[in-house]
Amino acid sequence: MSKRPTSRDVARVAGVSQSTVSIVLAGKAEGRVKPETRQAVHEAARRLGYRPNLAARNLRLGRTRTVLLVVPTLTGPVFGPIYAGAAEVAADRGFGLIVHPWPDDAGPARSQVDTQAIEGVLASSIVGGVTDFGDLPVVLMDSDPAAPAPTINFDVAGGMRAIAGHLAALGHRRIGHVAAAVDAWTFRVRGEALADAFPGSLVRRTAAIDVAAARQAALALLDRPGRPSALVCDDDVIAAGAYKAARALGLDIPGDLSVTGFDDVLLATALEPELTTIRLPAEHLGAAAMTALLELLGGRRPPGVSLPGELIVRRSTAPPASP
Amino acid sequence: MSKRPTSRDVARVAGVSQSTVSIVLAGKAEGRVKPETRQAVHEAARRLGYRPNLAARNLRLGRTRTVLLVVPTLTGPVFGPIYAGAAEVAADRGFGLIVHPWPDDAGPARSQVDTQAIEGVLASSIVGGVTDFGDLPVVLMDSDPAAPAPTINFDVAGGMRAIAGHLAALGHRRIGHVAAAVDAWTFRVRGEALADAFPGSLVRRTAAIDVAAARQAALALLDRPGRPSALVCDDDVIAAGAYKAARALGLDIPGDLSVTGFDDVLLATALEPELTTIRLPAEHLGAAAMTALLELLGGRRPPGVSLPGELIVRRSTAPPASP
DNA sequence: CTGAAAGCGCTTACAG
DNA sequence: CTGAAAGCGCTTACAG
Repeated sequence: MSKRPTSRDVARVAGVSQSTVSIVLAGKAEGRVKPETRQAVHEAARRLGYRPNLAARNLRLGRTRTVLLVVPTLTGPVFGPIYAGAAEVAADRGFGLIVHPWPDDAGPARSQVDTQAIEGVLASSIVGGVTDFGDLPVVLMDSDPAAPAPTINFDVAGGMRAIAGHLAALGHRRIGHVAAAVDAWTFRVRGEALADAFPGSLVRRTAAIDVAAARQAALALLDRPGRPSALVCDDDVIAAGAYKAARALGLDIPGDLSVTGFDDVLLATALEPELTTIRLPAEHLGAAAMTALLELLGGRRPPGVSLPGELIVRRSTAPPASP
Repeated sequence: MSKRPTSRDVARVAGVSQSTVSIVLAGKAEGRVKPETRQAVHEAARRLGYRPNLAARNLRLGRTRTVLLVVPTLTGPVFGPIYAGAAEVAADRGFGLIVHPWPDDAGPARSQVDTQAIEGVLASSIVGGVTDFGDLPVVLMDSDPAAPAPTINFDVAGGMRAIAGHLAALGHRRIGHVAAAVDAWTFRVRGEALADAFPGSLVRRTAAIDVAAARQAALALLDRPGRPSALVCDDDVIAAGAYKAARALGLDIPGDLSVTGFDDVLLATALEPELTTIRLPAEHLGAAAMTALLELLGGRRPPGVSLPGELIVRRSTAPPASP
């Protein structure tokens, strides 16, 4: 429980001045401090278990090498991998990463985060349109590329086209779209890509991302004459609701109805039958976004990125019963 | 993009000394600074949009008023609410809360967190036995109360007894337990409570917390003569695996087999039929744990806490077919 | 009731 | 090649 050692303590033990310690430990000794002195400093630092005081360094430098990851909710299954990817890149470059769960129901006003302690922000704008982080550099994930900030995106349009292609190849013509009732770029794009793939023949219903709401919406689509032979859902949770609607109507999946999801979260394989869906490279997205943010911090202007997903065909899709 | 205002700027505008600004803004002016001076200081600070530099304060004070929440994985559905509860209490007391997702597969060695920037730790020891955070004050959640640190727990034994009582009341006598193959207090307690409730008549199988593994374990329990009439699962994900096993064997839930879960996560209502399970007060747990940690930081020794869960009866349980 | 001063631990010109 | 000094912005005794 003794006092933390400071650079002054290291200096005393190494028999040099405090400034020499600082220079050596910062790796700026090349050609300025002779090798044996460097040696002695490193040796002393190691022996004392010295670690520089961050508050002092930050005060002196006026920067913190810390970046903020804003996530809409801690429990979104995609955010674990996004964090992991971002954290690894950050660590490699000597940056800290602070996670800031942004309550879905609260504005930025409630934010506890002190912007002064942060140098940049990684945000997933699924939160809504809010992208106001003062004048901090920002990189947006899964957001409208038209935004002023660089965007690192999943290729959701491509994913949706893959689903549409899969369904079309199976012979489906009457498609129902259970869309997420969330005002976000990612869902707008899904809707547009699907509509483009089935021009004129698409029926749509929106629902909150919630099993019960999705069930209702799917029911509305299904419980009428000329019902769709396939339901394309904006995400896996919504697909779970579609399953419930099918069961309520006595429709077999995939015999009477094909269903697709989006995201490939745990649910996709917990459902019965397992769900055909799009797997998103979330960890890769996090890493790419952090790389872009560090570029931005370095004064460069990183290009936008779009990462392809992968169609995972499982047992929830099959040719329509009566074509 | 002009320079951040400092307390010196505020002093100049208010026409007082920098130390007076500091005293007033720290709320320590009572009886030391006359009201109109205080007024002027607050006024000036507001006008300039002054906010104290945290690095300077931390350096001066040698403390950070920041606490760490260690969670095993960001995607565990319980951690969102735990964070929310803890963050609110922390904010009320002027503390920051940093989330540190602790990769399941990495030791503390990989930890990026600089312990010096942190005053205390809130940990959910589901991670494993690891509770070494240097000599930082720690409060453990959902962990063995025999640990040296204060523990804030769900009453998992009580929850399991509620499930056992529910099943016994329905008439079940042959119970199968699909246990989590995780070495953690919370699961040991679940197993013991269940065994106590059905002495001698319990069959058990362990599985990773994973749908496919749980399916295998449930299959082993079910696919033999004298099979259990009810499967008690250590958590909702495992229950999803049990559903799959039942379906594979052509067993109807709850007609031929009752199934119960634990946690009441999204899955519980996504499954068909919806799952009887135990709802845990996760947000309350987070708040109680943070309160305890702040007590500990204040030099007091907070008592352990055990929070009751709630039995949520849904359609996955019914009387056994042939008693 | 208010101000001048010291000092937290660091980094970085600047002297020598 | 190395050291003495300034200063980042605060808080807190201490003087007056």
